[in-house]
Amino acid sequence: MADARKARPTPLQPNMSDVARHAGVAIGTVSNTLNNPEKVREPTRLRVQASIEALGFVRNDAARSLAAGSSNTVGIVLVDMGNSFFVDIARGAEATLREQGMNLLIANSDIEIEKQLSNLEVFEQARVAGIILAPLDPHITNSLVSKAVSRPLVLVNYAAEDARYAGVVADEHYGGYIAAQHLISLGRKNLVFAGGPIKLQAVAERLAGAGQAVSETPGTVLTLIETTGMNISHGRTAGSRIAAQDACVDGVVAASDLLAIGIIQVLEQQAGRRIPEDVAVVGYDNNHFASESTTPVTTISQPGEDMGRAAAELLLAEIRGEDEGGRSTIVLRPHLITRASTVATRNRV
Amino acid sequence: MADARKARPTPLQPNMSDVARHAGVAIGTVSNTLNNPEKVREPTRLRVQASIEALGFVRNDAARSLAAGSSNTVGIVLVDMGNSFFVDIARGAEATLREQGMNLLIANSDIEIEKQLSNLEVFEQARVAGIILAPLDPHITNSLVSKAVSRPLVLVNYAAEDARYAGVVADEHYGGYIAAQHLISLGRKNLVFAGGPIKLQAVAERLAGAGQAVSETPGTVLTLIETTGMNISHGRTAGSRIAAQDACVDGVVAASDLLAIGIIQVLEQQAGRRIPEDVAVVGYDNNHFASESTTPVTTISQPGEDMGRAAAELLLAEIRGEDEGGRSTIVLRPHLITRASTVATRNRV
DNA sequence: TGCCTCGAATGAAGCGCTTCAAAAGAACCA
DNA sequence: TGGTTCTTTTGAAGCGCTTCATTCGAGGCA
Repeated sequence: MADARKARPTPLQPNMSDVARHAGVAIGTVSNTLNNPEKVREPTRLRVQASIEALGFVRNDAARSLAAGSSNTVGIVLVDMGNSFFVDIARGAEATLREQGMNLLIANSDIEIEKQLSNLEVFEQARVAGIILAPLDPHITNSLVSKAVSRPLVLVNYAAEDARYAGVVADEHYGGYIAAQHLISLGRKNLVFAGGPIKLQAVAERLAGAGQAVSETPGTVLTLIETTGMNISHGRTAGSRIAAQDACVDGVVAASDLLAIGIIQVLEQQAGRRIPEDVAVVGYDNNHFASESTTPVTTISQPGEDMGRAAAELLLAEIRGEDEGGRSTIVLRPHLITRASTVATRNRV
Repeated sequence: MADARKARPTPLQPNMSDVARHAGVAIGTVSNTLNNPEKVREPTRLRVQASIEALGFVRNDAARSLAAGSSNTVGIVLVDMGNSFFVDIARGAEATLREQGMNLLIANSDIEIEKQLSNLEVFEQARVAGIILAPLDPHITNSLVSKAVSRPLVLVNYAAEDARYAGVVADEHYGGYIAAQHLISLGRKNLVFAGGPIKLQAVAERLAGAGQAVSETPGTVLTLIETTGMNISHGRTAGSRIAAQDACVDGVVAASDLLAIGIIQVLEQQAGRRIPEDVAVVGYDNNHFASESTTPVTTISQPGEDMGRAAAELLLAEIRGEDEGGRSTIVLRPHLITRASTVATRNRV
């Protein structure tokens, strides 16, 4: 079985022919043991597996994907790893891919367009099987074409303008709708929508959704307070403007949790309004600290993990060529998480 | 120049010989243009580069690292992508690596030991140039050996027990020290250290550091309140116990920001203490919401990005074989970020 | 016993790149 | 012009794997 071993100085990393020699089989049999075990008779397979164990063989993925002409890795390009929404997407995608025996590479763009493009190029060089992209701006598809991204690609968070790529997005309209609906169901009548700039498509849709809920319920009104951004400081500005309103506002839909927190701070501490008794506030995104702030914020939770899962499934279908004749866009619904900023609880601190 | 082109049906992805043919040079020249431009005369190089552009050639990384026997990618295995500390480490490492023309692959372990091991194996298969590992527990090095991780590896956040691997850690003792020192410099005398379980090495060291600061200053005392965890709810429990103390506590060092937030909530809202006038509170970690909570929390900021940078540098040295005879452990100091929970500000909301 | 069939095992070819010994060119001097 | 030296270019070999046409061998049947 063990014939004259060729002079191989230090087999630091044993390769397939080392395994084949050790097991007394041909190299093709080792390959089949790994990739098509049903084609190898049991005794042979066991012998090969024992040799793999004995030598501590780990298959060289570079060689594998070079020879096979395809990789078992997909890449995801995130807008910002500091944002838990995107981290959730990655988590969801990873779970689905792992079930299918594929690996996920995560790249972070840090909200910089150059990094995003460079990350795409890295994946392109790595010849990943496919790419999940959270585009930095909705017009990115043009840049993609120029970057010659020629492999299966699925967008998350923005739909493609043309139908060139499949995509997964959240139903922003519905999110705005259930936020307002929640306030209305609590008996609130004089609502404010705070968010902006309105030219952001997501904000506009949330506003439209809230508007629909109000228009469906006689006796309720919705006022828009447009902000220039979505941070706590913008929230404070919005809070002052809400406090200054003539009409007595009793419900606020904020387009982000940070906005909501800023608004709550000003209303409680400067305007002397009680939250939620006088004013109920709903945020958006389910940021980590929405639940951790002094007054935990009722929020619309983005379906991040589900979006990641759906994106991974679309991508797998595309990789396998099962995407029958069309790039679909999947729309997932967010859901409401009720906390103390809209509903007083016994055990509230 | 363009001789009879071999029948190549669809050059979907042009390769190096396509480029060579197009530019009228040998394939080795194309390779040199990419990897050793100084070895190619300028006119030739420009011609090759033009052809690369014209054909939209992207080098196949799998083939490259197979032929070269080394990859230009390093992998980082994070404990938890949901924790901004680890995200910062990745960010820092990425910055340093990118400067050196290397790429960073991020893998998330989601606090699960199996995922951590599986991620290590993926990197092993990918034959990455090196690995940065944030181990889930300090004893992981044993598992590493059994997983036959045989490539350059640097630990972050935990030092190796033996001197087998280089590492980067934060100076927890110093962090505890400056936290207590800050309170003392504000004239606080009756301090509490809240955190736990004490068997966690990091907590024990922070406590020791705080103890040292107190022992250096006559007239100050430090009481330990051990918690069973480090979340907001544990903080609330600790807060109640602080409120119940006989002596009038005027300063608290909390071992995490969440703990600090819970303590602040109870002291302010249930015990009627003013923050920071009656009690000043310092947290730890600079969690995102430490600055976003109603009372922004003074905190000890972990040097996450710096740790990532340092880890990447150690790893690069090891990859290049410059790690003269020893695995060093680098200790980086955290720093204090002063906010409203210890110092009253004019513009406090 | 001889022939046929079919599942199992074989191993050469080739994936796209880097390397490096060898060939070709350029530059210079006598 | 020929010889020498140095620079630039060439292209075959080989990295470790997958693939697949080919070969092997066991079993069934006449």
